Amino acid sequence: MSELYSPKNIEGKWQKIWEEEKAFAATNDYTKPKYYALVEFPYPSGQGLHVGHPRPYTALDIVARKRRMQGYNVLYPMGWDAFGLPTENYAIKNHIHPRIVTKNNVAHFKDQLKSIGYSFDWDREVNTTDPNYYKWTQWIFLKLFKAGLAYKTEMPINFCTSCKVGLANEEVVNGVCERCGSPVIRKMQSQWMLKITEYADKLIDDLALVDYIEKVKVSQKNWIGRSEGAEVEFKLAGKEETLRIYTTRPDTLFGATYMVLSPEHPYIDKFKDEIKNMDEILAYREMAARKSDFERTELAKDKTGVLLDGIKAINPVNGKEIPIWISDYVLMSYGTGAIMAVPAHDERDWEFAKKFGLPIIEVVAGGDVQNAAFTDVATGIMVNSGFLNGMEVAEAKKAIIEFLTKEGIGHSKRNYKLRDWVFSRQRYWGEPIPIVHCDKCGYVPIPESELPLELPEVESYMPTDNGESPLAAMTDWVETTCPCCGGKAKRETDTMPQWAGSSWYYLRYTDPTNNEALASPEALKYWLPVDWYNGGMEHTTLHLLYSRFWHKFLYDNQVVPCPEPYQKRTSHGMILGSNGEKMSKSRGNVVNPDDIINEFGADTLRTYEMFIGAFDLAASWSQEGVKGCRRFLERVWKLQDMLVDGDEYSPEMVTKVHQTIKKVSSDYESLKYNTAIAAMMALVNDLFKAEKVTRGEFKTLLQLLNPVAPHITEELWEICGFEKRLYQNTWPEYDEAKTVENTVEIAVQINGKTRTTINIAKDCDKDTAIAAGKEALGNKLAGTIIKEIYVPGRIINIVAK
RNA sequence: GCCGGCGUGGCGGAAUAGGCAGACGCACAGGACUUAAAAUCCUGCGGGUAGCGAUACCCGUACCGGUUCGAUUCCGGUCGCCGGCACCA
Repeated sequence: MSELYSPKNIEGKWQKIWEEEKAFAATNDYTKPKYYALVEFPYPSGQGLHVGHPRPYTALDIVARKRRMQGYNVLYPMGWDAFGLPTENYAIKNHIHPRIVTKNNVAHFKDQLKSIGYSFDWDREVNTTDPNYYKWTQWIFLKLFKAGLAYKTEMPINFCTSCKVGLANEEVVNGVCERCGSPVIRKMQSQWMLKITEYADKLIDDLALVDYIEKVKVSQKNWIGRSEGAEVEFKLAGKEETLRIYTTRPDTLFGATYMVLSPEHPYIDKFKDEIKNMDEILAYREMAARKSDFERTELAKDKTGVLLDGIKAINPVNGKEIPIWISDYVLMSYGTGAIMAVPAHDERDWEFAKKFGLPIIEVVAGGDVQNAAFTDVATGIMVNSGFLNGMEVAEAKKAIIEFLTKEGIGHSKRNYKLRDWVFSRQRYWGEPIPIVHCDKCGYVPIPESELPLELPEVESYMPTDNGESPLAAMTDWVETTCPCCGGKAKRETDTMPQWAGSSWYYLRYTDPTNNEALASPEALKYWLPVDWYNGGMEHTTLHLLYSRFWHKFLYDNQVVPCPEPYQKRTSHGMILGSNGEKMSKSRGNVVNPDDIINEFGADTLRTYEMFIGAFDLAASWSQEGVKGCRRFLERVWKLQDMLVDGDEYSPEMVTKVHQTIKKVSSDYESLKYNTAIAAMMALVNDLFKAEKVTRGEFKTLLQLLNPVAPHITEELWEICGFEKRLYQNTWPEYDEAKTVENTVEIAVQINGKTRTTINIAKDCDKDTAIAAGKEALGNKLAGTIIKEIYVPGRIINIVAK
């Protein structure tokens, strides 16, 4: 009899052996076929690992281990996205340097990850807070700056009242700070910006080159929000100036019955002397400015606005004078901050027109525009539209743009919802922005030879109340000389956002200690693109988009060899508490992975996290389910006592084994880890029923299970005296012909309802099959037979009346 | 409001080029082992009707309808849930 299954002894033993043997180190042999599997590196928070972390890590660990057994040179790395606010806040509270906090947290995380037995190549570990790493983050920033893609501008920013820091649009959720939930206000501040908008088209169009799950592609497209339309100049009555608007429906130009300006539109100040109700206008503008984003959303349906008294616009196609209004439903930040309103064919304009009694003129037939805006562009025909009458919408669009272009009063235009990326943070624990400000020369990049520009030691990490970074108080550091003219200059005191270091980390893994470049061209050429990248859906419009942008920029500058960083992107579902709610301390439903490992072992944790449900859907934790997986591993362990000689599969098991190899092999590739494990459980159940397992069968089972439960399988491999280590062996193969039984049980139906089943040869001919089916049905078969259907291996159906 | 995803036993979930619905696991029930319990092993486990009974028949994949010999799967409509975006002209 074997000893009891004791994961505590086994798991530590193998983790040590793998480390000593460098079992999972990627080699620099660039002649071998490569496979680059990547999971999002964690932020090493003080709380340690969450049970949510192992789900994606285990999934790609399975893929990585399988690929190694299939002969690939696999890169499966891990690192630390370690700059960030929680560490800084902890440092402030406890008066410990963020560097120390980070070091401790990383050590804890690393121990935890190692105790789960991941096949990470720890020799390639990276840390975004390491000066040897952020040297290259700063280097990329300088390249962006020199290319004109980084610029500083005074602009209203989203400012978190609690974190005292500017936030990117992506970090504001429902008007509150994504991280701490405090209200976000608008504040004017000089900010570093990155021109991600320059890459908007490439970021959309190149989605065609990659294999991302559909919802990721759709989210990115929606976030970038490209629309095709036209800009049109409207003359102002009695003036030289024209008012430029953007519309996606230039075809409806004849239906424009009024104009709307955003309350912040510059024309309001420009023509303030002619506006008779300026007091009213200013009052409205102030009210709109005071509204938070949240209030604007709440009041979205109720349109407000004020007529601009004293100025009128002229519709360029029919010469009609039309009024100009201001309203906060028009945003200064999109298009030109001004629109032509076509209430008949736009819901918002329709609501506004109804509220203020403005005329509604139908220009596309097909709806009832007095009762609702008619927005269908597929079926409508133009009416009341002069030379456009009788055309379909698409045709009219083309014709009107042609007309506007010819007349010099308009042209086609693309717009995007995407905004430039706010890249400044008024914080200490981030990469210093390597720029100095010289009164004479302006913003000057520091020479590359001075990189990394290291974070200085400061007394206090508190941001100042006026919104400046703690670095601003470091006079010695701030005061410097201009690299350009040698005169007095000041260093930039803003730091980079957390998204900076994570935008290129996958490049560094290919060559993590290189001091001459972010990675050698040879390493990049060999390893890129990442073959499979798994990460959270919450990063779709943040990290994933940012890193694609940086990669494309680096591609255009011949730093990286391919246009896209990640060939395949998948996403995992969240792990919820046993009550179906998100795990949180306050809900008291948090599960600590350390506890699971202590009680059941790492292999059980891994197996359970993969068995819990469909990988891409959220799943609730169940302690009973964990036990079930432990039971399964116990049964595998006990199989060693039923071992019999024979490298072959026994005749009664051969089909089952081949089927299992096939199923497990393909399920591991397609995120169906739960059914792969189910198939192995079924195989084990069959082996128990047979009360014996040949050495050949056991070997195959251990190989298949190894990626999920690497420790127990490696131990059993050794106990059985199989050759070498399990991890050094190859992936089992199956014979398609042997996955099918010679005789199959098929259903025999009458009128589509199963009445009995019969066993027949899988390739039995129709006449024989039907005859056998009828015989099996016996006297259940009554009436006149109309039709006989036979699908080999599947079904017999007799249609009778 | 728009976009995307999803509705299957007591529970987590299987099965869709249309072909025996409920794999696998959990929970539960009965049995074996044990002085006993735990663990383990075996058996049963969608609902209903009839029968002592092995069994037979009917209903059943959110709801209504359609296509088909046959629908969880395809089509049209309705309801509900989850996620994302949200006045982007």
